[in-house]
Amino acid sequence: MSETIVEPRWRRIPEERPRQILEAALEVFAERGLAAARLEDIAKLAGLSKGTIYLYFATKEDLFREVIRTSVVAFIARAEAFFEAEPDPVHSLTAWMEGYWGWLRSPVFPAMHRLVNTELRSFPDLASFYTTEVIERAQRLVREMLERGMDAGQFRRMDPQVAARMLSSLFVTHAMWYHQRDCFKAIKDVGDDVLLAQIREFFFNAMRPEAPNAPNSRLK
Amino acid sequence: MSETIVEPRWRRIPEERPRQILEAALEVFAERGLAAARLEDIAKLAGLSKGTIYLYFATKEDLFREVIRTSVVAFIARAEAFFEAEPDPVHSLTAWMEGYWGWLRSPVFPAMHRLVNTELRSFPDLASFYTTEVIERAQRLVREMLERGMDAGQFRRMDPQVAARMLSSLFVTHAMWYHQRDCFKAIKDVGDDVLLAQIREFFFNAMRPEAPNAPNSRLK
DNA sequence: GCTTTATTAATGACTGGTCGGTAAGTTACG
DNA sequence: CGTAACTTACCGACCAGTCATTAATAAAGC
Repeated sequence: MSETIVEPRWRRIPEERPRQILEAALEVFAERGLAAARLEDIAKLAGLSKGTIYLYFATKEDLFREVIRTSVVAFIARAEAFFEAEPDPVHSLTAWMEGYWGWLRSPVFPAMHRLVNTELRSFPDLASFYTTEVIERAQRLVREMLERGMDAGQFRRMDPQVAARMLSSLFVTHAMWYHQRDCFKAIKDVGDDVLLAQIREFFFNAMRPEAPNAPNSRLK
Repeated sequence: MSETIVEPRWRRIPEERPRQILEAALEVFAERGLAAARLEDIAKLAGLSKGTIYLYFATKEDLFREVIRTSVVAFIARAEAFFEAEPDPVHSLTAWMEGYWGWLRSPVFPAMHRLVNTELRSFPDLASFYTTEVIERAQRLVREMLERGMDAGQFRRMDPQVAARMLSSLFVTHAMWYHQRDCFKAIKDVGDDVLLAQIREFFFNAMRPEAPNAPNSRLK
């Protein structure tokens, strides 16, 4: 956990407060999840008292919602950029992977992931926000890139929906392993850029076109 | 949540109690995670009162540990069987996948997965038990099957460790999506056997040997 | 300038509800 | 009765959320 920055107490710049609180909250939520995070810890990390948080956010859930929302919005914006950047599917997909991987490695993702895996049923509105605004949007993006690549013969033909799912699958798990690499020796010494490269190579290999004359003996 | 089976209250068969409690606990832990699970809910589901649980398990953590341990032991045992069953790598790997997928779809897995993702730091001993006894053991198994397949020319050459990781990655994420399919429309209508087939096909495609004369233009 | 009053930012002691854990009590059976 | 199996009522710790109070500053009056 990073150190509190204690500034003089009467700063007269309350406009900064929400951002400071959100930053601290992200760190604590990322570390402990929603239920286990204590408001007092967030306050301490932001150099404030618990009561102050309630001047800016109505409830703990509200704070959490806002943390996630701001972070995800940032990601979506970045994603849209990649979409329009490159016409070549392989290049745009590579760029997408890099951006995605960057986001996954930020502390927002574990928080988000925990939410999705454990605390979704307590936040139905956030859940649907997440599925439509993040998952489906991202999946559609990837799917379209893959489809273009298939049309161009750069990828083998398969259900692009499924391929997109496989891609996310690889990234999501590896990101979680990355975030817990002190517990998983298997990942510990592998650099994060190496991990990305491994995923990329593996995925492109899975998508490489069938050689026209190769025997596909094994696959029933 | 499944319905309580209320039997006559004085059964005089206390030997059954631990198993009943463990069963109920698994269900509740799987649904809510460790921290959010209430002993009283477990008790009610087992048709008992909270106090009774403490006649058989010292603490909540203890109960959780035992739930995980018994379930994992069952899985390990099954895994060992697959290992020795088949000499042909593709077949044994297929069998392994089927067994793995079966376990992943059981309610133990989400509980385990949540533990690993969110509550590990509270259970250092369970964490190390899990990494050495489950992850590493399973990874070694898969790695060996893959190595044999590479030697036989059935798979392309690559770091088998990495390939094993990719395989787990695909399975783990898909399993979690499967368990939450009511939230994820993308998965909702896909049968679980279809999901397995998709993963299998994708993985085998990623591992298929390079065609000797195919141009590998795209991959720098 | 100096004092008084008003306003704003922030605090921390307190409340109320929840739940893990315990101990006294209850029921059935030999 | 005695004892095994289980229940019920309770305790205490914890923590989200509240609110009376304090500290800093600005504005007004002289």
